[in-house]
Amino acid sequence: MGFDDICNTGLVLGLGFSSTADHKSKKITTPLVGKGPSLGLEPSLTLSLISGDRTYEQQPIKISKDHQSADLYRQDSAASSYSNASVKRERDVGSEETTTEVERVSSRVISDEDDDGSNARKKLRLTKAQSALLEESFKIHSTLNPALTINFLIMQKQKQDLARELNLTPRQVEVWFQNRRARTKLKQTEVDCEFLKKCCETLTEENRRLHKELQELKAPKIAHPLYMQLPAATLTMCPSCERIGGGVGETPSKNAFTIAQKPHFYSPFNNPSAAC
DNA sequence: TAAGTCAATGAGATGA
DNA sequence: TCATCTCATTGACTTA
Repeated sequence: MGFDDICNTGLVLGLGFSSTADHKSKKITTPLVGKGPSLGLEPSLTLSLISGDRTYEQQPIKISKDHQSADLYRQDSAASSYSNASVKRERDVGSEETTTEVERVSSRVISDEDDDGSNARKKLRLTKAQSALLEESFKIHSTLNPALTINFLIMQKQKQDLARELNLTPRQVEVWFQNRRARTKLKQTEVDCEFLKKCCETLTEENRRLHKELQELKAPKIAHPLYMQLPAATLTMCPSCERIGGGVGETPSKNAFTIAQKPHFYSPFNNPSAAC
């Protein structure tokens, strides 16, 4: 299955635009050395392809360093070509098989800009329009690699379409999704952390309160002087009604608890939940 | 200028 | 084997 087959599935993404890309109808004028297997298509660089086969309006890509007109392309060719290395390791179906127009343009610009010898990595900054479109797509699908084959084709098309629409490489779209997922996860982790902190504080406070309560129960001289005369083992308290049993002449019931043994609801009869 | 942001990279894991 | 993932990290760029 070639790129044409993938793109002509008849499936339309709900991204606010639909692609009718028909690569068969594209005029190929400039061969690209070293890219793309033989699929009957000759990988090439041509500017007419970008604007000529779309149902949505799009500014034509200008391969010049001063084109700043279209918002989506404000970063223009230079920005899209920042990922010089990423283009090298591009593994996307479309790009591998036919090389997208974007990559062709990027490759062209890369060679143009590499003429000065600077091979330093530059920072790509996505425009607001690009980010908005990516966010919109992310809301629909946060991943580009679903398990199902049919979705796989859809996502491939989504990536290709997004890349073309944004004048980015498919690899850049892929990286954006990866980083976006990472940020989402980080944000969720921070939220979870805050929640756990609050839980910890609540439990600490509860523990402090229970300790205080226990100390009061353990010091019955003032509150319950009568109970001090009884052996500790016979002092029991119901966890539900907090009544103390096991007094003189009273055998501990099966619902009674020995406060001298455990601070919290210990039942010598293994029945702590029984009601009084 | 330090700190923060974020695109990009590389290693290793995973599933088809 | 390949495409994509997560994760950790880098480094260009922005901001306070």
